[in-house]
Amino acid sequence: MDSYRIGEIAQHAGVSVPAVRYYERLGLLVKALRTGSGVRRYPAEAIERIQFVKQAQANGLTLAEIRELITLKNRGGARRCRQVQELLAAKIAQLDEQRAQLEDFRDTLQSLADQCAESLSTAPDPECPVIAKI
Amino acid sequence: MDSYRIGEIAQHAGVSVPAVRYYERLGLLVKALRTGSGVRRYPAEAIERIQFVKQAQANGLTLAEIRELITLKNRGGARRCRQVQELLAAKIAQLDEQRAQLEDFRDTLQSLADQCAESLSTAPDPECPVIAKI
DNA sequence: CTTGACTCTGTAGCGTGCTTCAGGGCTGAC
DNA sequence: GTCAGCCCTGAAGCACGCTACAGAGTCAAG
Repeated sequence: MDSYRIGEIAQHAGVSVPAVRYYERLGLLVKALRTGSGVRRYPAEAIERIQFVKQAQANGLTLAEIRELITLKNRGGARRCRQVQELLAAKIAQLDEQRAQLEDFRDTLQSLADQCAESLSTAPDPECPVIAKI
Repeated sequence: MDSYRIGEIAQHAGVSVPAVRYYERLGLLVKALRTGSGVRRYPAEAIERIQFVKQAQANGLTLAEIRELITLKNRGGARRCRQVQELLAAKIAQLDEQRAQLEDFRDTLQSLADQCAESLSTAPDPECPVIAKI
């Protein structure tokens, strides 16, 4: 069968074993099937799921927010597709906002670096103009 | 004199009073001068400093990293300007990397949203194609 | 000279996202 | 059949970035 033990899942997804259990507990992963003796058995998709979680997390979403995206699945009934679409649109808008901020901050740092470059081009070991500012 | 009490600083910078004390303790703010009775007196620049901290923080830097940027100031001696420049270059590269990731993730969500749109255009209340995937 | 808004220090607590530990069970190679 | 290496649960602990609280002092207006 193509099911995996928690250690295998963890290794393939690049996270720790307790982290996988933690994700399952939070509802980020479908509950694993269990063998007779209680050992978890995950399907291969659990690996992709964890990777999605990590990607979302790396982009500033909390596990609660990620769960929001995921748990629409369990709500069933009508209008789920529209709900999903709306949730996604909101997150996308938020990411766009975040990107704009990131670019602003990058520019802030760049202009500080430029001042260093300017200063270094006129003297070998100048007093740093940035230091006076930050 | 143009010095401010902690409450004024906090209000103008949009943070709490304990947060200001916390930042000072971590070395993110120059230690405030004290009145005879021990009351902190901050210069106006403390407000900008806190705003810089908040901006950096909003872009994923930890307070420890922000402190790194700031404490170059205290190292004194030769080559500070070059050090500052190097540190800034590293942070900028990191922000660029982060932005690329952000865009990837945005695209991931967008393509999910597109699948919803596609699906909604063919049926009024379809089974959501995204739900099957996430 | 009292009242109320502000300040001080120190310590404890909280939410997030895990890690670590204690105490134990399953399994497969030798 | 035993031993290493995996797995289990539950509870505690940890780093970060604060917030909240206790107990006390300061200070300007009325």
